[in-house]
Amino acid sequence: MLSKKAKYALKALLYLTRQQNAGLVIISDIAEKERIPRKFLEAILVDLKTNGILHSVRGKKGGYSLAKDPAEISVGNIIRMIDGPLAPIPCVSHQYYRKCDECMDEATCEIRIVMKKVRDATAAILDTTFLSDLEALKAILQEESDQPIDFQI
Amino acid sequence: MLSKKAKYALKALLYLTRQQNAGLVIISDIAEKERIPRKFLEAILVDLKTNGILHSVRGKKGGYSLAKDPAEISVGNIIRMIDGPLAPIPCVSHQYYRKCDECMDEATCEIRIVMKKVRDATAAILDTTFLSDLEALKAILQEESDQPIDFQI
DNA sequence: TATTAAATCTAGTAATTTAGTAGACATATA
DNA sequence: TATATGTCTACTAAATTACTAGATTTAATA
Repeated sequence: MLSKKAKYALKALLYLTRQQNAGLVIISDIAEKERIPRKFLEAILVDLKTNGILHSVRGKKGGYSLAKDPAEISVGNIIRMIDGPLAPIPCVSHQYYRKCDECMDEATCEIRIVMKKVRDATAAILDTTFLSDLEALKAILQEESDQPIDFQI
Repeated sequence: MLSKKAKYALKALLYLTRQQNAGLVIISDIAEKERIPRKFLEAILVDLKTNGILHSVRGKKGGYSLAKDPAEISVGNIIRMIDGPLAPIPCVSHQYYRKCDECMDEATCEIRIVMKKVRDATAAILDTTFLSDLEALKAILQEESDQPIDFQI
């Protein structure tokens, strides 16, 4: 399961992506619009800043903005940053590889093979989906949901 | 991440699959061979029994055996049984669907779309991989690892 | 029938992770 | 100087994970 923290991070980043031309955005604004607990969000944004995803300005008229092009920030990137490995077991993770505790022989572990498939399929999706893709997707979804079904037929 | 509990369940089931013609197998045997804490394994096996995966006999000469054909027990089945949904967020789960807490409109949620892809890819793998497949796979992996590389050329 | 070897049941516990909260502090603008 | 912002430190409560201990039930066998 994706943690709430990671989900909030994605929501906040997508909000900032949509507000890209609006200059700096304040925490309270993001918190309110995306329904994220204010203080919790603060910590998340600091984390994203530390990881070079966000840029911030302190003081009056301060706020947050993206530090990179949304086409360069992948969903996989953010999830790994907040939640750690995408892989369901440590021995199939690329970026966080670790031997499984009870594992006797990695070379003959069947579970490892299935889980590697899962991690590869997951990474293939999340590492090729960028904030910009999701922004475009949102626009399409909104158009679709504006069109009442009756009119589409 | 897959819990240790689910991993132990899979290991135990795969062990029982390999011992299928050996009659009943006792907990201590599984625990020892698969390096699973004995008492923890007990609870897991009871769980699997309750879910109709295992058959057991009490008393002297008792033990456990599979209650079904290994070709009918999928990995997805077991993981759902122990860990719950495969889906990374509740709103894309088929068997455990729930609305996300902060979600304002499911129809326009971009995160939902990516996560649905992940859940579908994961389910496609885990729901079509059965204990029998993994047993066959193990045999192949063992042969390969028995063959020193030098002799294969 | 007593002994033994097995599963099962009840009831915990310690450590870790998750999802936050409170409040003081630093900084920039007006 | 007042005010509106981000930042830092230090908590906390609840849930989850990964177990453990010990009594009990059941069936075979000596």
